[in-house]
Amino acid sequence: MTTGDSALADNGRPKPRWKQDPEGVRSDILAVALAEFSNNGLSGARIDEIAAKTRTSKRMIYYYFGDKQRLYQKALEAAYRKVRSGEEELALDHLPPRDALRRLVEFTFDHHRRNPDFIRLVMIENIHHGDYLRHSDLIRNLNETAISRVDAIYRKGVETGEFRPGLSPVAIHWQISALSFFNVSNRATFSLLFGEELHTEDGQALLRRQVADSVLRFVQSAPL
Amino acid sequence: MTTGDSALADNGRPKPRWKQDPEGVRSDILAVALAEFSNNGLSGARIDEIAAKTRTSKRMIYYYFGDKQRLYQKALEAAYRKVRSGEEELALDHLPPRDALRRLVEFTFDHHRRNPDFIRLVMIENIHHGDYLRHSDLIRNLNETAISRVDAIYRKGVETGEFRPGLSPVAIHWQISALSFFNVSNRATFSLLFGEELHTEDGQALLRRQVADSVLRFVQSAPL
DNA sequence: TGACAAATTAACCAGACGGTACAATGAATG
DNA sequence: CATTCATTGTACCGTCTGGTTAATTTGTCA
Repeated sequence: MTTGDSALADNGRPKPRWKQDPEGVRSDILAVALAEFSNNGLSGARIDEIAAKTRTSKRMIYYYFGDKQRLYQKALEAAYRKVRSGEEELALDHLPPRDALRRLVEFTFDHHRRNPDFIRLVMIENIHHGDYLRHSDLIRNLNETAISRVDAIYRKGVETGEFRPGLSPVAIHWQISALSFFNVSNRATFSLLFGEELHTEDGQALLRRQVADSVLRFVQSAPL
Repeated sequence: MTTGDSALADNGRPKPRWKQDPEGVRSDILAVALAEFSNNGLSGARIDEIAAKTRTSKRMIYYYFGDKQRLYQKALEAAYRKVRSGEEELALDHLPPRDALRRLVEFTFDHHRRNPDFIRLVMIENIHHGDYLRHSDLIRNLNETAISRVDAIYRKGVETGEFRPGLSPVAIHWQISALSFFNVSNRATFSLLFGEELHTEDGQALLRRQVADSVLRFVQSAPL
């Protein structure tokens, strides 16, 4: 029906059947790829399926990304960038060390929960022994900030005597990451084996407090 | 060359070209499958590759296991059984609560480190949202012991006043698991982003102590 | 406006891979 | 030793899937 689907535009010239939009196409592909790889893994994801969920075609994927592995790598990088950008909001400098650390832990815990796709991609990348992250240049720079943020809080705490000296900032960060990450990554099997209780709303609130408490208790020099 | 490869045995009758060994074949397949799935994931693993690494043929895999998914499920179950069986050694009843808990944590930490294949299978199963563990009957029973072991120690500690009351044994177990699991599961990406220092021999010794300390500090009512 | 590069479409392909058909060989039973 | 069934070997198949070929359309700029 109708003029809208005609091959001729109003001016009588042949109507453009598609518009060029390289950046749009690229980011569209990347977003779909991220979701698909996150759901199915590198080998589990299907290029045809990614293409189908895109507004463009399979050919475009190869045009812009070369092959499946490079697409995966770009998706991984995009995921890291997206997540890191969401971490910048945090302003802790003005808080006393204990409050700052607690807020950092709680933020990390929440942030991981909010980004299950990212967590799953990192799991997948670990299954691949980090082979794709290793060959990614852009990523290496995003590490420093996380450590230095912990370091700043920790140093201040040691100065005020609230935190005990001799701990490693990297190890403290490791501890925070481990608990926040595991909460998302192993939800399925843990729930199956030990019940859903920790993954209800109440259970998650409990764990959030527990994780913060445990990190604080670990770092503090005095009790309470 | 020579008589050994002849089609006739010494007695002149046709030589058996193969011996029957159902259980051997089955467990052989299972062991290879476990390694392959652990390395490559469910979709990444190749039946032909598994068959090649077996002393038998692809045909046997289908004869005994039906299809790829069922093979994966059996491998997963086998992994759980193998790991759980290695946990039985532990005898903690005679120890005072703090020592018992520390030993339990250290044991769990070491045990996870010793079984990276198992960890990887669990990661993979979580990628699949636990779909295969969910439909496995034999597994459900293996959960109780882990919790009750923590529970026994914790109760005793609360009685003696060494541990503070009001904590959840499941949540304590969760905490121990999280730290021990993450140490293995995320080694690749963590090392890439934050350096190898925590995964040297010294680094692992440090983390082991840190994990035990942190759990103890979390549970204890009084400091130190 | 015309030529050239960038972007996009549509159809196609070769190999990989999960799975099967069928015959042959072993062991157990009577 | 004949029968029977579980086990194993060989060869094969259909489809899925990553990747490609080639032609067409759109934007740009001299």
